[in-house]
Amino acid sequence: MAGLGISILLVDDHPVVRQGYRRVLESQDGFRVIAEADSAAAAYAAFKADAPDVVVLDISMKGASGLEAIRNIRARDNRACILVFSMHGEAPLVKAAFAAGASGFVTKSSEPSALVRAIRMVIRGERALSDDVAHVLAAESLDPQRTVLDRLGEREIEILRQLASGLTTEQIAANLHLSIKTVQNYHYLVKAKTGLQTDAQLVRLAVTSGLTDL
Amino acid sequence: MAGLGISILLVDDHPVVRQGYRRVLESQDGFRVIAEADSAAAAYAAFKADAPDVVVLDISMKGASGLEAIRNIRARDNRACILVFSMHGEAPLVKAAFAAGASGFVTKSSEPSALVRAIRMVIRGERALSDDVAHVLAAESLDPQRTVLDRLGEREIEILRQLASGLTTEQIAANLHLSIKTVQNYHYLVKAKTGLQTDAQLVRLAVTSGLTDL
DNA sequence: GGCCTGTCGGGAAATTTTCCCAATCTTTCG
DNA sequence: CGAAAGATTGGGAAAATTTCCCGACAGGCC
Repeated sequence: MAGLGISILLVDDHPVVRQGYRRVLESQDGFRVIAEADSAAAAYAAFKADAPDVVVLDISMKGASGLEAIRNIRARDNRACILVFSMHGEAPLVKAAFAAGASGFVTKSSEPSALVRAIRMVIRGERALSDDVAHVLAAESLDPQRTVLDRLGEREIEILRQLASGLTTEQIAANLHLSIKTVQNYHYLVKAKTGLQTDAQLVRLAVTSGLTDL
Repeated sequence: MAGLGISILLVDDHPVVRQGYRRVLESQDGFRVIAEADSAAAAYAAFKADAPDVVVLDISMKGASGLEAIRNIRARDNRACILVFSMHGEAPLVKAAFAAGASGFVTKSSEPSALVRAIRMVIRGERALSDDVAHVLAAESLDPQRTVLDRLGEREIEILRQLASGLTTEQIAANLHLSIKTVQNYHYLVKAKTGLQTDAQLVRLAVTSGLTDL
């Protein structure tokens, strides 16, 4: 696995997409895709079997989460290089990925060259971020507080969670023994603090943050 | 455009993915990718400029929907061959695509060879479906009780999709060239027809139906 | 022709959202 | 300890949205 070039394990549940990356990556000098996997479980198995230099992994796969795969791989080898390659680059998702042990995060809307550059970076032990992800995180860290969700209090989080899971204002008020007015105020506060405009955006935030699932 | 081989327009808002398809397709004898586009608007422009034999298009793109692109292209040339290549293959999405004028529908979880085969089929004027999509539609047509989404018209589906992806009423109105009032009416109608009460529930419906992803 | 369905928007009452505010109650910290 | 900070709970009132009804217009179908 060492010596000649960089060996890569590709994880994505879409064969055509995988096929595409393989060709893109192998056109790079010194890159070798030595294995592919289409699920979190297969990714772990392939990692054990092939010991690749770097794992390029789509975080949103059907079934078990990509985060799970990252955790499993890191549990086995905490020096593993795992580069997340994802459709979405929301701050909570990115943070969750790094918390799970990722070495880099590149969105699929990035140029192919960004992916290649990121692979070289994580191999060198550096942390890699695509530009759009960096901007999202930067904008967030410029705020006096840190993550969007960290600026929310316990109650606000709970109201967000219940809203996102589809409950009405009345149901939430009843659940928490609050007045409708208070729930409305929290609802508004959460939007104000997160800077989000629509309830749909709140749902997406809650889901991508792992607050609730679909 | 005619004569030697099949000319292809590639539409997808993820550059790396696009790069991948291009290589996959061009490895096929007689296939030539003559243009790429990363949005519905760009797709229409490219179609006008390059008159490709077939358009391979990802239906879930940021901004204006892929359905919009299909309609625009078909409005200009109703013999255009448009092959939808999508992450999800749920029945409502597939139906919407064909209603808009698609010639074929292949999911990204299909083998690359399925995409190639589908392109050859639509070129011959046949309708192409990947196996998984065919199974979904078959299962559904055998099921006496239809999906909730089947009660929704095309416009309603589109408004639901954009709502669920986090756009505001104003943005949707602008995207579709409708008045805010009309979008509000559709929003209400969708809730009434589905029997759902909150926007969060709509988002969950849209996501679990494959209308949009997170 | 008549009928039905999908698309598009106006109107008006009902409701919600938006922000402002104040009263508690903790927690923190000098 | 006492002051400051912040979380929690809700009122108030104007602004905005939702809700439901309506009519108009375009197609398709019998």
